Amino acid sequence: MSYSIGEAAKMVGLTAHTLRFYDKEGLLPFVKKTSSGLRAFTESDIEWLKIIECLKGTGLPLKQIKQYIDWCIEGDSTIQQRLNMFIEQRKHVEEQKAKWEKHLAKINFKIKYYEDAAKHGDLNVFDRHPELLKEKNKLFED
Amino acid sequence: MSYSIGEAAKMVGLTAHTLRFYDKEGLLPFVKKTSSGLRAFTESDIEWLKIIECLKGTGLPLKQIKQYIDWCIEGDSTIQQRLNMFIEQRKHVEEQKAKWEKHLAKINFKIKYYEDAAKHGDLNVFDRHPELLKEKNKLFED
DNA sequence: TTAATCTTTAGAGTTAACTCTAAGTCAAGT
DNA sequence: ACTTGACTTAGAGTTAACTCTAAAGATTAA
Repeated sequence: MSYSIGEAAKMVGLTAHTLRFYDKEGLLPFVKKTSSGLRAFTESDIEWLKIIECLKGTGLPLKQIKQYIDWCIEGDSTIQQRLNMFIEQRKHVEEQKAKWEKHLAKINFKIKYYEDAAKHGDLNVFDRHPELLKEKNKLFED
Repeated sequence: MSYSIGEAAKMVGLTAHTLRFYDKEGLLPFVKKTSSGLRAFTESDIEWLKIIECLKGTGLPLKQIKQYIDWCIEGDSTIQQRLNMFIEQRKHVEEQKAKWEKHLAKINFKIKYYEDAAKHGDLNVFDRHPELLKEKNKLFED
């Protein structure tokens, strides 16, 4: 059993246009075509798409995803490069997580600030709660 | 005391080009100029830049950041909109965090997989550790 | 069998966010 | 005063990742 490009697109949350674009960019060398020229996505192809989505979702550019796929095609001799790539990407994800945590703290502060402002209808929040000024400086100091 | 565009850029980790671009896009209406036309960034301006960086860093497009800045200029009547924006952005960050957590699990699986492959010099990982197949299917099932 | 709905290609167009260039002005050090 | 480096503007160019179009062929349901 296999899926048309539209079905595959729906399954991974992309458009058919995007899948064709990925194909053109060399990201889908594994996808075969029927005798009449239509792309036929297998279950295994869907898995490839999910890995692509995972890497893209963590910010890896399509060019580097293609590099990974080329390594996969090349075979056993590229195992170490692929391992290195995933280790680097894990590091990148950990760093991003830390950055998002800091941003979240700032956003939460702003919410607290504007909740008080909304309650009183004005922006004199630091007059009402002077201790928030210290908190703000701590959050935005770096 | 105030900072030149180059100093300000260094302080927030951007280039002077980027700050001028932001200015052109209307993101820095608060930055004043000296009598001879040079931008002079105050401490308060640096704080604005940090808020912009925070919002940009969590994926808010520059257009919406400008919208926020326009609301700030407009005054007390926009407090509720600003609060709503930060609440939405917090939701977005929480969602992203969850997504990254899932991606990280997949990346960690790949690392385990390629570590075994590297150790043995081939990709017959599931022959050596059949239980990993179940784990993989669980991670990539959705 | 015929209409509606896919899918195909090549290639053009779009969007966001920079990034750079040129030609000139300003500021700081010697 | 002079040189060096940073600053100014307007505007052009770049990059990544789509996004769409047109014209033609394939598939499906009635």
